[in-house]
Amino acid sequence: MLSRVTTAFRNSLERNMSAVGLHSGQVFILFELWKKDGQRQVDLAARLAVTTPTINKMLLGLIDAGLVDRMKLENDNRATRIFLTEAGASLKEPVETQWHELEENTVAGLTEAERLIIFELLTKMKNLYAGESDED
Amino acid sequence: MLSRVTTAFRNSLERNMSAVGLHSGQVFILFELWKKDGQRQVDLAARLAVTTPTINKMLLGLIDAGLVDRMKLENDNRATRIFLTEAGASLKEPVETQWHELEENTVAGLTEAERLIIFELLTKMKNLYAGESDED
DNA sequence: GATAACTTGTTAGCCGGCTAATATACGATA
DNA sequence: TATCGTATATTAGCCGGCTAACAAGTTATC
Repeated sequence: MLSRVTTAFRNSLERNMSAVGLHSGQVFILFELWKKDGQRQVDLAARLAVTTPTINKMLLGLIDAGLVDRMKLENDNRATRIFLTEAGASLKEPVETQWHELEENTVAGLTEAERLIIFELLTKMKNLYAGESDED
Repeated sequence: MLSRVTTAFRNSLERNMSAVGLHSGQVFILFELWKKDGQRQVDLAARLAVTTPTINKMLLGLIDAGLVDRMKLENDNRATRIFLTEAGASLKEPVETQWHELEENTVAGLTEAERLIIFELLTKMKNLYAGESDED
């Protein structure tokens, strides 16, 4: 059930974001970079709660699309910083527009109270499953 | 948020099911076959709400693991029926045991009322997103 | 009966998730 | 200084989702 909602949501997001030429996962990285440009990969991964190979793969897509650049950290040759290109920065507004559109659909379908409840319950469930083998 | 819960759940399921040598998605197909053996691929896909290429890929895994067999329908040469092998049938009990274990964790963490509420809200959300481009 | 439309399954290829293994680089410590 | 441990990124490869394109069988319709 849970996974069906997620799949439905991702499909919806995918359709919605294809209007600006993005894939569903890429927008979340861009959101992070719009908030704070030049973050390290490992920090982006932590923010999105994914593993480093996953963030790496997603970034390859963004680099390929010319929305983002990689640069070595000056004082640490292990890490790389991720920077928005002009193309990446200029996507901010259209993407946010699309995002609000999606959001409005959700807002229209659920009351404020329902959103609060579901958020709380989902948090509870997340900890339930995540807590089984790993402390969050 | 939603996707994090799903990911957490799938990871949990994956760990849990590796005890009987299965992957997270395979159990759902097996559940269907234990209920009713010999279903067509397209019906299994509909039951699990996935596309035909997806069910096809998942079945290849099950065939490879020797848990399931394919057979042509006698009266329709397009369709194939999926049958449990002995190995597949004999997995029923251990898998159900594992499943109940997982279920108990969820039961322990959420009250009956909470489960009802979240189910209802998730259904609502699913229809929200699914309904955007396609009637269910 | 021939052709068109629909159904079912398969192949190819992409995205987003993971683990395991590897290469480097940095840091701490003997 | 040499070494050992830790942090970061990458590669390879798997699972579960999708779309697009295709092959092949069935059904309907002319």
